[in-house]
Amino acid sequence: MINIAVVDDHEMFREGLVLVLGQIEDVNVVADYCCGHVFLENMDDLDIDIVLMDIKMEGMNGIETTQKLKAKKPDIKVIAVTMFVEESYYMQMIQAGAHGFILKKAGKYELAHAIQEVSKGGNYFAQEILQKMAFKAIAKTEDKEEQLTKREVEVLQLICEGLSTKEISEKLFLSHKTIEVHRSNILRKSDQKNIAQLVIWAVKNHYCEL
Amino acid sequence: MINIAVVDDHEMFREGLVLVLGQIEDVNVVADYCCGHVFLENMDDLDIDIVLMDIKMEGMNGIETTQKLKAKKPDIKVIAVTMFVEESYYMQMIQAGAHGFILKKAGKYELAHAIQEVSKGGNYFAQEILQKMAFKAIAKTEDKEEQLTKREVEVLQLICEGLSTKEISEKLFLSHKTIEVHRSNILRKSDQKNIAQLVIWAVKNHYCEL
DNA sequence: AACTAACTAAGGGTTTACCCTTAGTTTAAT
DNA sequence: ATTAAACTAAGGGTAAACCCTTAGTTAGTT
Repeated sequence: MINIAVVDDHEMFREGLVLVLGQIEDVNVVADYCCGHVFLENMDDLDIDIVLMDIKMEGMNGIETTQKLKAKKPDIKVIAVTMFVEESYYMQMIQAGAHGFILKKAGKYELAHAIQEVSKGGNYFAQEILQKMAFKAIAKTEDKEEQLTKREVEVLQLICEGLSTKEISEKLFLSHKTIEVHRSNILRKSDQKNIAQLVIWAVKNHYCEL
Repeated sequence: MINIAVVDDHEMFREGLVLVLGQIEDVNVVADYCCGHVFLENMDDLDIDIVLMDIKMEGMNGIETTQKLKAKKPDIKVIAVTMFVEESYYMQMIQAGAHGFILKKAGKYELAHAIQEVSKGGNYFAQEILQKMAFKAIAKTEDKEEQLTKREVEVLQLICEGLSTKEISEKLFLSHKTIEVHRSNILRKSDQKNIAQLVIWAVKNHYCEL
């Protein structure tokens, strides 16, 4: 019997998922939680093998929750459950220690398969995720992907808020010439050619929220 | 007995929702569909009272599906089921003829209540939706909300793709001075002060996709 | 202690964005 | 047919963005 806990802030989905899991052989739903905090505070005394963890949650998200869970109980395995294949999110989730990745559009049988694989000590990644990972791996060997520095990220976020170079320089108590340098470096590193493209790129790469 | 059909392209959610609905009194799930096309083609011979319709779906979305359903069978009621309160989407859904609006984060009891209300000939709108509606109503009476023209939308989308004024003028065979006028009018109407803010605004208002 | 990356800043240049006014043409609706 | 809205375009101006080079300072690494 595989003991499973579910962490997802969408009650309707969570209730449904618990019922779906109930139909899968050798699977026992131990508990379900509406957020990371409640889960971490109440999971101690339970015998959990696998956690089905939503990534996007209000308050503590799935990445942070997984990191904290792994620090406390490294033997509990995590399968990330997500709506879309969100760029960069899934890499953070894997680094946090997730053993699997399944999309909400997957069916009961794929879910059962993922649970079985992870339970046996293996991994399960949805086809869509594997494709993205392969694509990123190729991109990395090709462009070696220059990373933004702390300051550059700070400036980028202010750009996305609609601040001009002058306004940013005043806010950060720096010369407008310095901000220009950062802007220019951000554009080069992101491989975008103007602010419009940069803003789209920043949203896609989670440097700013909508 | 209230006969219900479910249309949602996320199999895991749909399967779960069907099981949740099975636990609600006086509710009978007639069928569930993975997309708008399959639903519209196969619903004719079924006795359906209410459709629980996802808004964001690949291929035909919930708005289009609802419009086509209403044209064929105006008596079938639609409750929109959605992940987030997406600006502008819900207005289109209501115009398409939805009688209710419920979020996926709602629980079983709220769902049951929504179904009961709509079944009785009423409406059900999630609190979050009502708030947004109230807010929009206030905004409308205050600023009378200038709408973008066809040309302006076209230019806005090209701006979001990262094209400069010159590039847009060449693409549309217009003077760069004309594009400048459009740009300026778009900024004024959207009440944004530069391209960075405008791009974010355009994404939020569904003038461009990420 | 030497090295590297990051951060800072400047000069000087070109291009683009942004704002104002005025004004002719086209198109759709009353 | 008249009117209003949309589309087009220009002149003329300021501000901001963008691109290049050079260079000093700071902070973390080996």
